[in-house]
Amino acid sequence: MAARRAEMMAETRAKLIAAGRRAFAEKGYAATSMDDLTAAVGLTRGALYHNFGDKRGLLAAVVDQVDEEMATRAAAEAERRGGDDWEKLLIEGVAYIEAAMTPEVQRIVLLDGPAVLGDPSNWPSQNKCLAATMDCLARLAGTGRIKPVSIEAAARLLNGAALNAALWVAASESPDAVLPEAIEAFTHLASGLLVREPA
Amino acid sequence: MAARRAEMMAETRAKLIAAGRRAFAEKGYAATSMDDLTAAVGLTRGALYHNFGDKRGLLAAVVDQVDEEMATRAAAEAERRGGDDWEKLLIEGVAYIEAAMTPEVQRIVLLDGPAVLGDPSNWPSQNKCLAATMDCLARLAGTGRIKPVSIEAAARLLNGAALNAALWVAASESPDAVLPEAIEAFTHLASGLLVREPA
DNA sequence: CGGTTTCACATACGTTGTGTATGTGAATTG
DNA sequence: CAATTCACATACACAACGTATGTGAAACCG
Repeated sequence: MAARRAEMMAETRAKLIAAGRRAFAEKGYAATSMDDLTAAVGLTRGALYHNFGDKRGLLAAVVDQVDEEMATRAAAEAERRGGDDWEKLLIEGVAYIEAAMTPEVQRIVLLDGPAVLGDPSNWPSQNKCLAATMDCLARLAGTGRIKPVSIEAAARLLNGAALNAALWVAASESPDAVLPEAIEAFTHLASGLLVREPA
Repeated sequence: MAARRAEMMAETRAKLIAAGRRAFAEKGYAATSMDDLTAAVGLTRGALYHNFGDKRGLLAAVVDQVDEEMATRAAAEAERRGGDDWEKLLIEGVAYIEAAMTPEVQRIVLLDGPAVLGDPSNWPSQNKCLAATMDCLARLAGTGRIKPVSIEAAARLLNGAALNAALWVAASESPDAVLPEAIEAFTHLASGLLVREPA
């Protein structure tokens, strides 16, 4: 248990990011005090500003981590169930909708993230979920299964629809009841990209 | 020019809302000081808190106004050009994308609005744009032109896709170049709702 | 090994902004 | 015309961010 300097620092960063996920998810970005946040993990604001520059820097790190987890989980789910590229696209899309049902993802990635860090397209982490969707679409375009359309545009629209749907579902009175409706609508919309499609 | 008390108050509210649109659009909600905001129109924070309760109240009023303008413009555009219900749906969708190209709409309605006021589904103003889209879809469902799908879900997905697309377009290097791509992708996606559709 | 330097983090301070409690003067009411 | 309302201004308390400075232990070096 040598505890080198770099290891200590990595641990500090991890603790702060973890605390950020909790606090931002529960109270929202604006209502979260950096004094309380750092104290909750036995540190002070000094550690925060040294490691992340400012409050936004911590949010960026948190968003990056959550985004990566979402992408990884969605990819794993698509991998687990087999299927061709088209089915993978749908599975991933549905996985995003389901992932975005958690308050943590909604508050941090969908609401505060864009407001504080700007549109995801400019995020340094460059939105791994979006990249995965573009990958899928590119393969489909290569085999000519989807109409000739801008890959990036289609990916943006699809993900935007999925995540926005999740916000609506979560805000509804009975999320469990409307979630399938959202998934069905999403599937129909996506099918609009196919060149041939019987229901 | 009697200047009744109620008229004065309405004027004050209008001035504050107008100032809010400017400041929120330019500097964002969080970076806007209510001291500066009110001073810019020759008032103090007293007027603000008396009329809107708090800072969020002003944002809600601003969002409501902008949202209503968007819906009105989109409806007018759909009216101006003729077409059946399906074409109206597309025209309105495209109108939303184009409206959301302005920094004012992006910053206020798409970024700060949801972050501060929560998901649009719970807004008291109840998102007039969404209502218009649902109207269109309901008529289309009535005549059996679209697949049997939850109207609300489809409307949410469509608007989510449209507005998200606008954020992406605006953030890109050459918005004019990618805007048509976004519109094309949107049209394709929407066509996924149709029961029969040749390209 | 001992002195020096680095650096991760803590402490202290100034500034800004929100919300609230209270004051005030003009418009309304009886 | 005296009393009251009320739209808004003034004054205050408190919270939070960012920065400037301090500190002690680890790393470096001869």
